[in-house]
Amino acid sequence: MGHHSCCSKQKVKRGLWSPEEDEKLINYISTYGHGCWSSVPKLAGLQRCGKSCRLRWINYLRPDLKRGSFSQQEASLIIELHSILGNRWAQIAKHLPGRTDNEVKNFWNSSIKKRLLLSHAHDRHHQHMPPPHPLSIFPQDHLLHVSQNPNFYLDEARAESLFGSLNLQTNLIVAAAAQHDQVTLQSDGSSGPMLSNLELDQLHSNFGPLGAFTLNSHQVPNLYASFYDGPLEPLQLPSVVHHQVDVFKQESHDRGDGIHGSQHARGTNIEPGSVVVNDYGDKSDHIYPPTTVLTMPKLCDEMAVPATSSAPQEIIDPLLCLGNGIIHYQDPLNMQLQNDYNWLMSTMPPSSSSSPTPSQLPNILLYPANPSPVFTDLPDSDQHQPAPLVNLK
DNA sequence: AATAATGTCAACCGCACGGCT
DNA sequence: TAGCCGTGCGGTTGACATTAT
Repeated sequence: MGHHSCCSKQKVKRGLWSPEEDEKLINYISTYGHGCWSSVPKLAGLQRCGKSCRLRWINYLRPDLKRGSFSQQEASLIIELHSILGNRWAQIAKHLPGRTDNEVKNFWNSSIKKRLLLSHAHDRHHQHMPPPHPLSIFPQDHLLHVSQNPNFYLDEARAESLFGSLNLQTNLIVAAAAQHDQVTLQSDGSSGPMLSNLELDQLHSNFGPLGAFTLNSHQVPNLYASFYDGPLEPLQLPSVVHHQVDVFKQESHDRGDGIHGSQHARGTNIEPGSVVVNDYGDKSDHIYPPTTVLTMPKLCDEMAVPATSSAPQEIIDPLLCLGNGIIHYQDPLNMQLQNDYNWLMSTMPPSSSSSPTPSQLPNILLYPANPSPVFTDLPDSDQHQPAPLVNLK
């Protein structure tokens, strides 16, 4: 097995670094910087190759490394980013200050991947039980948001056609649609369990191990959002909105009845330039202004702002878009949600001149997730045992 | 208590890429 | 243009730690 060219001509030490070697490397780089890595070992008095020095510095000795175990937010973000970027660990690590690609990669391989595999295996072998979610050890994660905002009623037949064998209970309202792996569940506010374990399992079977239970496995965080355009100026909705609107339109058309609540308005009024008003909290009389409820666009989606007479179509990086948008928190008590977002924002690159300006973007109203994730907060009863949390370590 | 199995993570390896000559 | 070199990246290894039997 040949060595790298930078160290092939010299006798180099291999294996773990000693404290003395670390000290030499730290002293040298602190004083002179690393410069050309291939010359570092000689100048620093180390019997190592430059590549080894570089690795040791970047992955271990660098002063800005965070150390310690990964936080909930970091784990969530890694999963999210991995769904977008795949095994591009260096890219993922750029969104995690103080973490290295190697660290992220190891964390994924030793921890997250196993949970995902376990989830799949559990699903295959325990048809009568809801599978453990790979993130179920993180009880604060907002994996399944159930809003008290009733927006979209589906009768059982319709649900059947949409969601396969899912047998919806009467107090379950499916609010959003089958856009890829998304399904948004909403409660009408009545008490009692909304989904039996069997139903959860059926949802899981239909939408995969992550899709159903995270609403959208690609979202960070998973939130209900409305686009609200205060001033009466054209609101340029991203393409993902139109997809969702199309689903609503189709729903209304297929039902042929009609309209439940504001669905008609939702299906017909949402066009570029229309005013979209959020209706959260107004569930006493079920009268809603024109509204839409949709999930945040996938981070992996390119948000295409439609062309106008004065500007060509523009593709926006959703990450940058989130960073530039004006975000209002509907639930100040939901600090976890807020912290997640604030943290996410802090990892965003600064706005570039090519990024959309805030005035081009919709305000985003974030709805609280309520109640807590199903896996941790299903009410106790004989028929609806909370899904067991799995100690995966 | 001894051993095996499993998990973690630092370090290595080979490859790709870009800059330079 | 080809070859060399330095750098960065992702996959893999292996030493050590921990847990299970």
